Amino acid sequence: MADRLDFLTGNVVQVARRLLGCMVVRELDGKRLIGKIVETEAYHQSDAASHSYNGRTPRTEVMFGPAGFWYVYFTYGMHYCMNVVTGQEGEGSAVLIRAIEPISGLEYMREHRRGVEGVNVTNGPAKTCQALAVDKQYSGHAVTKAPLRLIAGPAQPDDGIVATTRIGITKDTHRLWRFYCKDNPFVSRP
DNA sequence: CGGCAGATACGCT
DNA sequence: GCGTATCTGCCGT
Repeated sequence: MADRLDFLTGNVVQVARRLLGCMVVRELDGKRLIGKIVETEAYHQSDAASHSYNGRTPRTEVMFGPAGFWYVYFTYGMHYCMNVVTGQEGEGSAVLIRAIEPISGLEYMREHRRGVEGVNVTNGPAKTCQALAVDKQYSGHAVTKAPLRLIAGPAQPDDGIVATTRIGITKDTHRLWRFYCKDNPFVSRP
């Protein structure tokens, strides 16, 4: 199964496309929460919008390590966002998971989200982390290991993927490095 | 339902 | 000190 995640060592933009349709599996208190990735963004050290742009720091160190680890950061004083580290060791690149579609354990995701309904449970990067109860402690953990795993899914056809500019950044805003599953209702912003 | 202000704490200069 | 890969609630239509 780990073989199927070999694509993570590739180019971050290609990996961001390939991650659409993959599953995040979160095990918690004997429960299993599963979400399908429906929206991603690519970040690379050559890109001024990336946390890795200014070089290695204690926080961003994991981005420069080998592919296949989670990079989770805290922002805006209250939110977490989760990324998958990609590329070669020494290269600061990662893909932000911006939204998932709940597949299993929706009722527990809703509890974590204080009872919000419908698409609002997971249609954003911080919402996704809150729904899956993911915080900074998972930064640096392997994506192949419980209780937070990534499972490869089928590659999406090119005509099912929409590419746009990234959200919430102020630098390198022209790059079309945001990807989402066309017509999926859990996408944060069409 | 669309736009905007406020929350809130961490990492880095 | 300051800016932040966001969300929520409150205001207006």
